[in-house]
Amino acid sequence: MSATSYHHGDLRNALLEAARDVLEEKGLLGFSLRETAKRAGVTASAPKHHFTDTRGLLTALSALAFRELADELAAADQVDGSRAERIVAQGRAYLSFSVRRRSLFELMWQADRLDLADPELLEQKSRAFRVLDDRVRGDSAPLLDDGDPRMAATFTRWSIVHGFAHLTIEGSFGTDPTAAQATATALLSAALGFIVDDA
Amino acid sequence: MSATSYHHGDLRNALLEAARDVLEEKGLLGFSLRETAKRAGVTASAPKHHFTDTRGLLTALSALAFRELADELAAADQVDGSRAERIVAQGRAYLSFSVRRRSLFELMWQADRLDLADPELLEQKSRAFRVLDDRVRGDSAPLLDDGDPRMAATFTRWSIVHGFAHLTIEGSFGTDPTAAQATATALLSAALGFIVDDA
DNA sequence: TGTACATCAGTGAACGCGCGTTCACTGATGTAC
DNA sequence: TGTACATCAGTGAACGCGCGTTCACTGATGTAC
Repeated sequence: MSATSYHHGDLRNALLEAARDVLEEKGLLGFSLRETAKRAGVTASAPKHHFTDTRGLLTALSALAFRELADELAAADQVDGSRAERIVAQGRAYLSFSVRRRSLFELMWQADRLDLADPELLEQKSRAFRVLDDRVRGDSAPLLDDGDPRMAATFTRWSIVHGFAHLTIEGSFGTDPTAAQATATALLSAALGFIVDDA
Repeated sequence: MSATSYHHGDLRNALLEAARDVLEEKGLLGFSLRETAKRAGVTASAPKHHFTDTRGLLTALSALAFRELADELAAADQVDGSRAERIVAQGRAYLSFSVRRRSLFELMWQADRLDLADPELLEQKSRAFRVLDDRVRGDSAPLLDDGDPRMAATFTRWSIVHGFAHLTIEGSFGTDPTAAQATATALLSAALGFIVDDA
């Protein structure tokens, strides 16, 4: 791979990185494939060889984001302590990710702009969920077994954490992101403390 | 107001209704001012006399939506029962609104597309919050007194309900809206049961 | 009650913009023999 | 080892589209006298 080569060599990854930049800078509303190609130093028609369309690119980016989220949740789970403490640590990590990667986090839940049937996206999303779900950790059980009542606790914790994350980045806890995150983190810890049955 | 009149007579409201339709049909991503004007039977430049731009129209629509949400929450709160039961009833109403008015609900949290400083929007949003906050119901206390620790419980309940709503419409509880809503409602009731201190 | 006139709320044609996409092409790479 | 050729991964010009917005205009309404 040479910088001056006609062939880029790693355009797929370069486009994903450029897309992250554009997303961070312009927000989801201002995102465009043309701008992304331009940032990657390539013409507007080049991306076609790697992603069928904008949806495909955003879907791949979203899968990558879910992978990062899963990694951060897994790292947080390594904390020493009780099950309750590990769950709280994961919640904080989730919240931190949502604030730090705001636009990316928003993208991850925009069904409109993603191909929800994409295998890689499904895989990474379910991996993140499986990390959250301490009950089945390490397990390769399929995600979302609707009939399984044991899923309830995980869904509930997920909803709580997700609700705090969403309201935080949306500004409902104040417009200063750092302060809002601090407020949300404190409340989240307390709420999870109520919920988690630390047997 | 005559149907054939040169002057519409109530174009502002007609545009808001048309915008709702467009939003419901095309989603937030496919929304446009031109299409809205067309549905209202008016040329593309007519809306300028009532809303400065698309953001202004969407902001007004969002304020209207918060008003509806507040009304539905208030109605749900009229249920006979304990404080805990009233809180659960509000949670169900919140969830129901989010599913029934999906695109509108999504719009309400899109900071990108709204003028968050708009007085009417702020007013209706804080009214909805005040209904949720049973502690200050009927009170005209200002919203979001950050230093007030008594706010914590309300924020927490709000986050839980909001998290369930968001994950429900996003499809995390399954792709069938009715089933997803049923699942979320059941889990939500249980979660609020844990949280609410029914003294 | 009638008239003059200002203001308000629309029309409709036109403009420029950035977008995704197409198409014929070309340079670089990989492979068969 | 060298050559021919297929395939891959780009270029760059062009296209049509829907968008928000502008501008000069006009019909309807409201008001002063």
